[in-house]
Amino acid sequence: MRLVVARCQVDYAGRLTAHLPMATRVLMIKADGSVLVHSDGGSYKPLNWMSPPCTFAEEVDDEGVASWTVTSKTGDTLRILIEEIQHDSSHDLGIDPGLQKDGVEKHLQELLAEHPATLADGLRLVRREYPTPIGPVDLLCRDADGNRVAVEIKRRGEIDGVEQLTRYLELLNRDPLLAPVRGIFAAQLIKPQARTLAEDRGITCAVVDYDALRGLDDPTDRLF
Amino acid sequence: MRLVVARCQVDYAGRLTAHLPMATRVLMIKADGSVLVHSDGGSYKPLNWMSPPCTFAEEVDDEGVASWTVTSKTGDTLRILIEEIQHDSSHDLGIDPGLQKDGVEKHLQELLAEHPATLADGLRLVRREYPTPIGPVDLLCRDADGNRVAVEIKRRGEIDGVEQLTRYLELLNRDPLLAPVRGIFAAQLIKPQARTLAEDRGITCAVVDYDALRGLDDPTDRLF
DNA sequence: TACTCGATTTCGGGG
DNA sequence: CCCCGAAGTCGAGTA
Repeated sequence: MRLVVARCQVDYAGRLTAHLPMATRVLMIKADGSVLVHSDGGSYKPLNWMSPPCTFAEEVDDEGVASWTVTSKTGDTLRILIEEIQHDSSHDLGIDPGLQKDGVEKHLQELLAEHPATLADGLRLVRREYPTPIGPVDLLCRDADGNRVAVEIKRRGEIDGVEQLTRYLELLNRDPLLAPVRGIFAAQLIKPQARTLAEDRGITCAVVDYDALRGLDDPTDRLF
Repeated sequence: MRLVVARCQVDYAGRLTAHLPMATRVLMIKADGSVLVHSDGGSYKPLNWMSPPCTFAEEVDDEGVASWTVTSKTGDTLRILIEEIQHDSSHDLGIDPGLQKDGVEKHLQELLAEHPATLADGLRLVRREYPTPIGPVDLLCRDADGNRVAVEIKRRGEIDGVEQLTRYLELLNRDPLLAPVRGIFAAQLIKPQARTLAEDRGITCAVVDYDALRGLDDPTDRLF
């Protein structure tokens, strides 16, 4: 990892073209040759960058002006003109053990598969990831009356998820062995537009409390 | 902008929880207090981070071990335990003039508005961003027979775009002054699933060549 | 301020 | 290796 602070100008040509006028920025060159151009603001996304795999080349002209050319296999190029270097250092970081996450959609699906009754009284799981020709339904259940219920789970319930569940329901209801199948749209947060569309289509909305679900979960599981 | 290279351990708690075991990493602290944790690989996304607005606090315990706590207003916290610092420097970058882009969806829409006939013979533009209650249609046109055509434009044509166009068409066709309205789904690349869904719904797919369109464009526009 | 939508989205998993 | 869906998505434009 090489860290450079310098006045520079950046030009990118690839899926689009982009230009950064001359200014002072932080340049990060990773071990794999990838480059990140950061300013002192914004979020985690760099102003410009080149993703690996790519090759990094440095050249200096007659007047001592350095320029870097970073090229990917797909023909994308990132060209950086260096006007003045304020800092330049290299560091050996080794390989990173990587990030461990908890609380993503998969966990939500696991918890709801264990506790389907929190979505509707008497709901029982038939199958997780129930396959259809257009992709798997998150949960297929039966309600207290024995009728099938398809559950679509999202962390954030938006219009796309309702459309997705609608497609599943249309397909499932074509199967006389399954029909009638109704739908439950379950999410930690459901946007108003999504709720309106869902209810307009006879789909029930269920707001899910992740922490409460975790509390329901067998406590011996997390004594690790 | 402060740049630190250190052995550290990172814990995040917010919308999810995440943990990074002790290892050597680059820590970037921006002027607004936001923090990025980078390893020597991956792409531009940090392993972990805190977005602004947030507050950065540094403390050192009795044994000289430093720990940082970064807190956002929404209650998210990023905690970094520093074991050993290899590098620590600060730099004044000033404000960045910002990025100039060309070749995004907006430009594609502008070009197609100028050359609608590349989508279908005899197609003429009625209006760009034609308003409907659920949002504007990218292009409303008339075909050679005088019938209306709604055009949805994407850089990458995926299933969402087809759903979006379907909703527009349903609405537009309710208006007896406009109906019948057919649809064209235009994109630089159309995914197979999206094409299947579109054709199933009687929507025409059109693959668009951005560079060729630019070539059609008035050359006097780009003489600089 | 809140919501919607595009993005060089990136990233990870499954076929 | 491609396809697809999730993301602590971020950020810009608009109502």
